Amino acid sequence: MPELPEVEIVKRGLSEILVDQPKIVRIEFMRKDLRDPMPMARLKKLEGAQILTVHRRAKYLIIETDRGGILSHLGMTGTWRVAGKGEERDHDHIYLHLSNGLRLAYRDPRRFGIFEDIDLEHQEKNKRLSALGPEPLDDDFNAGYLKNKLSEKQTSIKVAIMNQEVVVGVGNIYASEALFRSGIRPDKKAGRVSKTQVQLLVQEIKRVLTLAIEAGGSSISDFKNSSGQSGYFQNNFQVYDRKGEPCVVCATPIRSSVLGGRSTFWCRKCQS
DNA sequence: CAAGATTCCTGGTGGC
DNA sequence: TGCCACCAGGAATCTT
Repeated sequence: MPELPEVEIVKRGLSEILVDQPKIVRIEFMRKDLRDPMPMARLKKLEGAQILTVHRRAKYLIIETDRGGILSHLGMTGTWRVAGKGEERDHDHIYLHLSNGLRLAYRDPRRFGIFEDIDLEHQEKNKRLSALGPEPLDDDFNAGYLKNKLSEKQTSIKVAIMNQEVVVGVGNIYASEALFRSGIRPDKKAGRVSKTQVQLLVQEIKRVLTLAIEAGGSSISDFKNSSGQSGYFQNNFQVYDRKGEPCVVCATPIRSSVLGGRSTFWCRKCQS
């Protein structure tokens, strides 16, 4: 479900919920696996640990405790929410019972998510995190870096910016949106994107992600923040899921095709 | 080695 | 209306 803005919104929501730094009283598993088996024995050792903070790296959430961390990824359909007494739902896979009386539920119908322990002292060595590229909103994601990273790449620019080794957090929706805003055709070979276009692209990736965070994320399907509220950035999509509808700039019908196995949307007049 | 294809799983929806 | 093929925001693991 979520790309960087949505994960950031969840992170902020969880941070508020966990601001009083409760202990994890019990981790209740409703099943043994999501996409991968969950390391339940190691996770169980965090029962009794005190939660300190919640971080985000790429599309991962990292819950830090005084005894180690939890690495969580929402996949496509994962959500965290506070589940009151009796508020169990289908596909609730994990309950975190907290010392402040709250119960956090992880629900993920499609089960593409991840829930693991992580060694906080050596996060950079974690196999999920070690190969990740820069954060798009950090200063080390800039035109010089990206131009260099894209040079010689034969794949399309859209597939390239969705590659988490190039830059993290950009998924299918925001890739289409950022390319539209930069005037770059999504099927252009990554290595052929000009320096000027790369500068624009970096700027527009940062801009669209920032706008989406400010809007509370995009709610497609059933994305909700941890308080159960929808985001509203989906109302600001300029190309995503708008096949055949008029371009907001020139009224040419928006096209769609498949790149890297994912639906892609663009305006053939505004993007080149 | 890079790039493309396939796979995991369930639910919603568009088309007939 | 009912059914069913198809598609979905991710990423690891294959095959080419």
